[in-house]
Amino acid sequence: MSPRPHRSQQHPNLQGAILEAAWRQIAQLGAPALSLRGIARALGITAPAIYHYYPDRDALVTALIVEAYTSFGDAQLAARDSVPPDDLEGRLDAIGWAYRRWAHTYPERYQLIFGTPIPGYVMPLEQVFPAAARALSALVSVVDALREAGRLNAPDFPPPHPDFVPAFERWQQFGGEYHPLSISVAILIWARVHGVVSLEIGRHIPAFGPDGAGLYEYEMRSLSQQFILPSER
Amino acid sequence: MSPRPHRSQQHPNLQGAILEAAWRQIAQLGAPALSLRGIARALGITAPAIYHYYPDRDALVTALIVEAYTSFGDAQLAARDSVPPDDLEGRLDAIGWAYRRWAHTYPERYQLIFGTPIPGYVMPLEQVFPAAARALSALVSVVDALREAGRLNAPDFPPPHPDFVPAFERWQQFGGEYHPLSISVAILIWARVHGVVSLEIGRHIPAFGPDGAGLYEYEMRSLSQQFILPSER
DNA sequence: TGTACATCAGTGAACGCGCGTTCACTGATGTAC
DNA sequence: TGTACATCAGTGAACGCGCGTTCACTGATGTAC
Repeated sequence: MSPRPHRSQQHPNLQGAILEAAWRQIAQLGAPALSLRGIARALGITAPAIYHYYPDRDALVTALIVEAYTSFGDAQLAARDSVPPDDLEGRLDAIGWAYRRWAHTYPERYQLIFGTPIPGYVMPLEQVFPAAARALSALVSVVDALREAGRLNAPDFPPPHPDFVPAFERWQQFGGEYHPLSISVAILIWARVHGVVSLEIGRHIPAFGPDGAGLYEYEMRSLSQQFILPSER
Repeated sequence: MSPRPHRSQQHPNLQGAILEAAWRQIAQLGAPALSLRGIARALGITAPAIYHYYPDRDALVTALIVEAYTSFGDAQLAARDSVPPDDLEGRLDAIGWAYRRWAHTYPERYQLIFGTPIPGYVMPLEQVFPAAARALSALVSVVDALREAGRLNAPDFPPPHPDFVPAFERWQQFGGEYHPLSISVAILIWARVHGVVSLEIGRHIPAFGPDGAGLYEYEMRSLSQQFILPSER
């Protein structure tokens, strides 16, 4: 009989392996079924070993949520920066498609952020908020650039409810100092894009077009036509 | 000591009381935390009593889902029929607002239908599908009436993916014999409306306008402007 | 109207299970001499 | 280079808990005579 390992040879980076196993468990059983014992089982370790890396289950969930928002933000910012700054339509398009691609690539991350909350888990806003605000800042920055260029077509856009003005200001602290109208319009664009993707991920709607993305393409085109004025030159 | 009741005096309609308690539990703790023992605790009965009404937990969940879709469908159809059949814009508007009102009135029902699935629960499609198709038929019927009147503005709308054509035909069996384009456009309208409501219910976005519904109002106006051609007379 | 009886809704004990978390421990590893 | 030792990542047993589900039961109710 070979002795059981105490410093694992199997997992040179156990901390990372725990997160990976957690994502796998969320993908297979859904976020609410996430369990420390299940993760330990998948890794061939015992459950208490996880306590060397996270003080309790909620801390692990928080780490997962922050990782999801960070990954989401990376994808959004990379998409924006893959298009030259003067091609604002191209940037909006790239961000929109990156949203869908990210959600379909990491449905488990999407689910953890936007799905039903895990029962009993209370999200520590101060830990999550910066990563979340950063993720949305890509879209807001492009909408704001359009607004500054006089190319944002959003007449009669409703102002935020008075109760939420402080939230807007707090958002600007982490997401960037953008005009409230830009934030508002970005939220509407986000809702559009989210509507289709959310129903796709939840398998509530069928695919459209030969590649399955026809409906999304239609929505992206609608967005450009509705909100972007043509460049003057 | 008074004897314990065997035919309950507390709950003349225990079957209904079980469903009510289940909804309350979902509202408070989230759908994934739904439990027979929790329901029994709330009603002051023992858990095995529930087995006189539902063979197991999954059957109860299915009953809840069907009830949610039925309630959703009732609201949609009532909204449509509250406006005269010749006022198609008015009907679309009524249906759209009913969607949001229903979701905000019954967030627990909305969550059960559109949120993360309950771990381990497998939905029996043949039981749920008719109620779900009926609920969407209100919107589809109005879109189809617009199409028949030559007032549906949806050029270049993507066709459903070939794999989903059978699903479209199956849908028509329960939801009504409508033109595929009407179903497709209705799905897009649904996605728009769902996008805002889903983020509202999940508390991901703030309220807009004095009554909190400004963003939704903007979306409803955008829908009319994009998809409805003016009446000829 | 009064009594015997069948019904069956709900009880209470018990089952096996998986969960998060605690605790004292162990033994491979890396370091100091 | 060789040996003694401290470190600390991971173990294994145990805790209390809530879960779905089963089972034999009980006793209030409604019915038949």
